[in-house]
Amino acid sequence: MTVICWFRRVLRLDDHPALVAAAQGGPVIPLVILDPLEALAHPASAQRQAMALPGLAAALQARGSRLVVRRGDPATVLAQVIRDSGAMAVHASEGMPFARDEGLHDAVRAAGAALHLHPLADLVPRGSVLTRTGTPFKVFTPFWRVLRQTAIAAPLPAPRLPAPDAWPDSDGLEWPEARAAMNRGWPVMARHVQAGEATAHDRLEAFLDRITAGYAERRDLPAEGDATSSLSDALAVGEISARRIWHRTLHAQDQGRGGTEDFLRELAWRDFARDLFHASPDMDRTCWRREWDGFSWQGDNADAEAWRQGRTGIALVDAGMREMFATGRMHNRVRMIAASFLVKHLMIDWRVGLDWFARCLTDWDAASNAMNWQWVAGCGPDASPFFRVFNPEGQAGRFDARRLYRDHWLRGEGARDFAKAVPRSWGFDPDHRPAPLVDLDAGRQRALAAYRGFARKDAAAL
DNA sequence: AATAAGTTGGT
DNA sequence: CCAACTTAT
Repeated sequence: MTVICWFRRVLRLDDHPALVAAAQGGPVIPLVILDPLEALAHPASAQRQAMALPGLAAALQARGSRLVVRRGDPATVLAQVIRDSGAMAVHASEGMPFARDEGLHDAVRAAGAALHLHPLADLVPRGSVLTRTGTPFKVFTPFWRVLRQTAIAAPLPAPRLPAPDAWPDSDGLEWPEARAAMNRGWPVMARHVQAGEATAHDRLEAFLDRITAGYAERRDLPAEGDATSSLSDALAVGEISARRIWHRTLHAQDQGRGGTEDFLRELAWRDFARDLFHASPDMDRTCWRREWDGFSWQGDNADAEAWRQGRTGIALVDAGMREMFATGRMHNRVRMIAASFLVKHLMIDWRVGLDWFARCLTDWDAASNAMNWQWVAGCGPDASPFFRVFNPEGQAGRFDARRLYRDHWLRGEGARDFAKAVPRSWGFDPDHRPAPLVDLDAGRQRALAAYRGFARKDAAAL
C-alpha cells in the first residue's frame, strides 16, 4: 500500500522519524509542497528551503526513489496527491507553530487517507523536560540541567525506500514566489549559503575539528567567523538533525576537545524555545507577560525603516542589519544588540523587529525568534529586566575591539555586497554616513524613564 | 544574557 | 591610577 512522506521542515534522509514510519508502511512517495503563502511570510527561509531541495532530490534518486514537487496550498495539494496516487496514509513531521496542523487532518481524511504527524527530531520530545512538579521550565539553566542528564535518543538511519508502481506528476524545484518576495539581491545572498545534507554534515565535522576551550568566548566575537558552527540555517530547514549534532559532539568530547560542553548548551536552546512556544502558542504575537501588551511601544515608523535599512548611524547596529540583509544571517551577539537598540533606544514594538527578521533570515525559527525577541523586550519568561539596555558602543568595544566586523560591513567587502543587495527604492548611498538616530545616553534614559513609569503604573494596578 | 556609578584595594 | 568588585536602575 502506497504511503506519502510529506517533507516539511525536515529536508533530509538522516534521522527522519516520519520517513522511517512511512517506509514501514509500504512504497513511499516523497513529497514536498511549495506554498506561496509561506514564501510571502518567510521569503528568505523559503528560498533557503528551495536551495535544499536539489540535494534532497539527488539523495532520493541515489536510493532509487524520487522527490515529487507540488506548488500550492498544502491541504489542497495533499488531497490531490492522495487522489493521484491512491495513498492511504500521509506521514509528516509536526509543523511549527503546532496549531497550524489542526486543519490538515480534516483535509487528508476528506481525501480518504490518514495523516500521521511525527515529532520533530529535536534533542528531546517536546514536553518531556519538566520541573519536579510536572510543569514546563520558564528559566533556561534549570531546563538545561535536566536535559543534560537525559539520554538523547540515537539518530535514526535513513531507511530503504521502495518505489511505488507509478509516480504522480511533479512540478519543478524552483519556488519563484520565494525569490520574488525577497525583494533584494538574491544572487548576493546565494554566495553566503552552503546547502545540502552532506554539506551540513561536513560543516559539523569541520567545526568539531576546530572547536577549542575558547569557544564560549570566541563565539561572541562577530569578526571571528570560524568560531561558531554556522549550522543555524541547516538546522532550521532540517538538513541536519540536532540529535546527530549532539552525538557527534559527545564523540568529540570523548576525544578531549574543549568547548564542546558549551556548544551542547547552545544546542539545547532550540528545545527550550520550542517547549515555551508549545506551551504558549501565541507568544509570537502576544507578550508572554501579558501586562506588557499595555506598554506604549512605538509602532512601525521612520526610525524602524532606518533600522531595517541599516542606517541608524550606530555602527554595530548598521553592520548587523546589513549582514542580515546581504547574507540572510546575523551574528548571534549582534542580533541581541540590534534588537535591543530597536526595542529600547527607539522604543519600537518588538513585533516590528520580529517581522523584519522573519522576512530576512534563512535560519528563521518561529519559536527561537518569539522567545528571543521577548527576552530582549523584557516581556518574556526568563526575560531581560527592563533596565538592561545594551550600549551598542560599549558592546562594540568589548566584542569588536579591532573594528573588523564593523569595517567589513560599513566600508569593506561586505559594504559592496550590501550595496548590490539593496532594492533601488531605498535610495542607498554608500558614501553617506548617517548621524545617529538618537544620542545613546539620551535614548537609554528615555527608555528607562518610560519603563519605570510603566512598572509603577503596573504596581499601582495590583 | 547589562550598564553606570560608586567603592575598595592594589600599584 | 586602575582593575576588581558591589550596587541601583
